[in-house]
Amino acid sequence: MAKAKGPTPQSQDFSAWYLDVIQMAELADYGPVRGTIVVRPYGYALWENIRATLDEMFKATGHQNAYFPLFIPMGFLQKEAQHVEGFSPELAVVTHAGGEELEEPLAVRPTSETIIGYMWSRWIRSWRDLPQLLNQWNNVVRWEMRTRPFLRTSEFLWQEGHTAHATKEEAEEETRRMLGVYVKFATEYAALPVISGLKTEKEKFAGAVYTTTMEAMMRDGRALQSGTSHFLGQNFAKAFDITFQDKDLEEKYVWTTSWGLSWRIIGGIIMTHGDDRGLIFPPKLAPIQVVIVPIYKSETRQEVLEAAATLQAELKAKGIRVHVDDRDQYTPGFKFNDWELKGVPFRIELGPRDVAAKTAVLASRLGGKETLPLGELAAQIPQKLEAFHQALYERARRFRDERTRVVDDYESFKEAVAEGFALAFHCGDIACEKTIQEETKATTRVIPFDAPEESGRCVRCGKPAAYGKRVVFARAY
RNA sequence: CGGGGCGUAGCGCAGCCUGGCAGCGCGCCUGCUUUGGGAGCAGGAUGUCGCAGGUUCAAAUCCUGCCGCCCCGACCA
Repeated sequence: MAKAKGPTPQSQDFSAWYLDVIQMAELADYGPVRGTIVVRPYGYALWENIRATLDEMFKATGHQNAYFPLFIPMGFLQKEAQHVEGFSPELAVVTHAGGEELEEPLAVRPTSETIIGYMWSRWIRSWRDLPQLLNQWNNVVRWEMRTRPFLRTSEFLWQEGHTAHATKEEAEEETRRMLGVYVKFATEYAALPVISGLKTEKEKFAGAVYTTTMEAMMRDGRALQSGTSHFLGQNFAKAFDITFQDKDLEEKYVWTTSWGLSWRIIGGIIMTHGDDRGLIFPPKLAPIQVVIVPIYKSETRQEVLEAAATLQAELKAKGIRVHVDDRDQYTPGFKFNDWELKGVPFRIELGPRDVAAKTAVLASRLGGKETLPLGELAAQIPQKLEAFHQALYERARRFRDERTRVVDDYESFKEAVAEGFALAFHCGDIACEKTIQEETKATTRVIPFDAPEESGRCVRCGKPAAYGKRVVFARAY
């Protein structure tokens, strides 16, 4: 047997493992410009499934898609004080076009609150124009110092939802509803266990009144912010003069929200589920759910391929995304490893012996092989995919729970964040939070919605705790 | 931006110290034999040695400058 040719083992170098699997599984490659990536067909197919799933959920909650321009006048970004402060360091700005220097430089959108706000100020006249429930799938540019495929790239794909409402209550409800959509997507589709809640003042979106988030734990114990939903209050309404005449004849500012989920979630899927053999994709999003590997000699090639084609048709009829790997130049053993690297949940091995016995071998990416009658596969695989999803989710949840510690002293806190999440009290002071970050590299990730009410003292400075509950600290991506 | 590393075939690298035919492994192409956990043999193709300048009879190798990428830190979805 030849020596292993897989990715760098996770235990040896998690970061190298991550970069290896992305390249080897052909999800993405580096672009010629620093911090850019090319998403290859297999990776893009995953993104398309993510996008299709979320898009349907957005439409089901009453949103419509639209498209706003890539270029934003610099002046727009400067209208909201916190917003400009938050984003100006990472803006890409176009200063020349058409062979001339532009009179007003154009920002390449880092997000679209401002340009949508500008348009809303023109579109919204009366309470009858509300709510505005918009979403757009697009690319944005944020010039980051340090980049990493999917997790932090100069340009990334995402969706940004933007809504405007007549009342504060309605906007806050929308903020929570859309975070709920993300949580549902994470758990029911991506098999990612997440903790949802509020961001602290230090961590919130630049320009938001508050930010809600869902946080997941990667297999190296670090946290990944996987989707955020912001209540923007009237900050952008005031900056862009978005007003309406209400039923009571008063002229009022609208209340807005925004919410986004990016291809960063792909990084989350990779780092939550993957193992030393490569990726493991959650079945509902996997570009290929079942791969059939035919096994044949030249004299049995035709009959095996025919049996594979028949099986493929039966699975397709059940709505299963199935692929037959009929590449002649690779041996079955090579293909087994290749599809495991690519994270396909189930593999069906079909050889002459199986064809003769009218059976096939079903192998799960989570381990285990079983021999099943050919005629039963199509009927059984849907439930097996469902069970696979559940097992994947449970495995991730167990991992997270094992690496989450309740801590009340700073030494235990440091140990906890070195390997996972720490549930601790904090005084709520931004300076104290920054000190913790400097000393431990950990930041507050989320003030969980569902944490029990508790009072205590700040894990670092001992002052009375804010928030009325423990908060999650972790090193973050 | 600070610290470190690296640019030689598609990928990974050797060659550089001590200047003298540009190499190795993998991959790729052709053929035959193989095929139930990363096949074997034989034959073959592939280079702006990151870029520019300099020294020299001669530069991947020595000198100068530049560029790019990766890794580690501070900001971020």
